[in-house]
Amino acid sequence: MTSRPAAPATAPQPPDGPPVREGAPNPRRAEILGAAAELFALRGYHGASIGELGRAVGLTGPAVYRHFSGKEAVLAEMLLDISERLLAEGTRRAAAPDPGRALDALLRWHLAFALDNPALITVHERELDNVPEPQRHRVRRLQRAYVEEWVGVLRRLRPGVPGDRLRAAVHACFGLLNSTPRSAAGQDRAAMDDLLHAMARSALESVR
Amino acid sequence: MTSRPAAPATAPQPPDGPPVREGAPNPRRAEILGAAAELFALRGYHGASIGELGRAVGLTGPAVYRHFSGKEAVLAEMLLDISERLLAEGTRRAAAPDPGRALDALLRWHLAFALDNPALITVHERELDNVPEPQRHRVRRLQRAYVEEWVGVLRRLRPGVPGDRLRAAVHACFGLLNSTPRSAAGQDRAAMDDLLHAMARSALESVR
DNA sequence: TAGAGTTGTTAACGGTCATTAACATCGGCG
DNA sequence: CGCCGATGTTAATGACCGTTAACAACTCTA
Repeated sequence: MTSRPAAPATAPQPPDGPPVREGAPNPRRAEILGAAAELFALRGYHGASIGELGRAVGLTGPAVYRHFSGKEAVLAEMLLDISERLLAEGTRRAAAPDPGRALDALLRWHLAFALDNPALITVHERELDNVPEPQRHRVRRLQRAYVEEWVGVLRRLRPGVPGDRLRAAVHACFGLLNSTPRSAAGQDRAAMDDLLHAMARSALESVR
Repeated sequence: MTSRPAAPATAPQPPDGPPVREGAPNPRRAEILGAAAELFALRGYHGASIGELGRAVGLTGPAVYRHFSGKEAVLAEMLLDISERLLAEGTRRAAAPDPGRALDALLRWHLAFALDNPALITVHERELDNVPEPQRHRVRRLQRAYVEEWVGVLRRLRPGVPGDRLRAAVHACFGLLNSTPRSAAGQDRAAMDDLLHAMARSALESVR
């Protein structure tokens, strides 16, 4: 196969500069990000090459540079996107007036995200250190803010428990929920959702 | 610094062949394995070079080849060692007559291991795919056997729950316990031990 | 004390990777 | 119709990495 027909010129995306978040999202970018998530989750950031990344979407390696300024930029945009999605919906759900319901809503949201996007959750959990510095701080801030939403709900539910302890409990809970990618084999989604939701709820209830 | 005095010739270890597991363990090997655990946990197997590995123990890169046949061999020995330790002690603890006590003993063991060796647990969890094939099967077998010890105890405790569900619960529990490396900051060991033990116990009790 | 074995060193090799350069194709638009 | 920008391609570049080669120093031992 030689060259493929070009797409109908939708929202030309300069590889440099801040990625335009609005307008018609270039489908190629999304395709590459999706493939990158799988590859990074499977082999780690350093274990996946740009060549494989391109091949996964039917391109050669250098073609990726038409859409991203480099390998780091792919990871950065991916983590930024995940963190923003988690925080945005997390903030919405944590705002429920009843803290018990808020916690359940958070649990359901995080679990659905993890079950539907195991690769993304894995990369989000492991590859922060490989994000280049201007954006790493932003991702860290978003991640911390997301954790803080959980801590806030938990604090309303268990006043008297120190914040450090609640934070540690939330991290442990994430570990439980995010174990999905390594254990989802065999079980169907609904059963897994039930099981993990119950386990996580129960684990958090034990925090005193 | 030029060259350093050689060690007093303890158990010369041929880089090839099956690593001799008995006799006086070469301290250099252990040193390298320890540094490798930290580096692999921090940056991933592909993200850590043999040069860094050597430098971490005060050597140059090629010197590592005096003790291991290659980078893969370092990882292989590391994972084999971890899996064997987990399984050996896990089997012992799972044999307690009362399943409730057995579960507690397993929890305490795994948690102590994770809290004392966060790097090892991380590598054990993530890097199996990079172990070369003759040994990967052995590690997988050991890991599976370890999980099966947990499942066996849980089965005695909750007859009627299907095996797949129990296995998924065990994996989720490991995810919770192994979250330690990412969340141990700030809390002291004893507090962390208490918290995670209670959470894991509670999570497993919710499995019906 | 000479030789052998162990454990270092530096230099060199081959491969892979991220990235860039140079060139081709195609669609939209003047 | 002819050009321009977007999106591909292949070829080339430079860095790094895993590994091996060649050589040196030290210890133990015959």
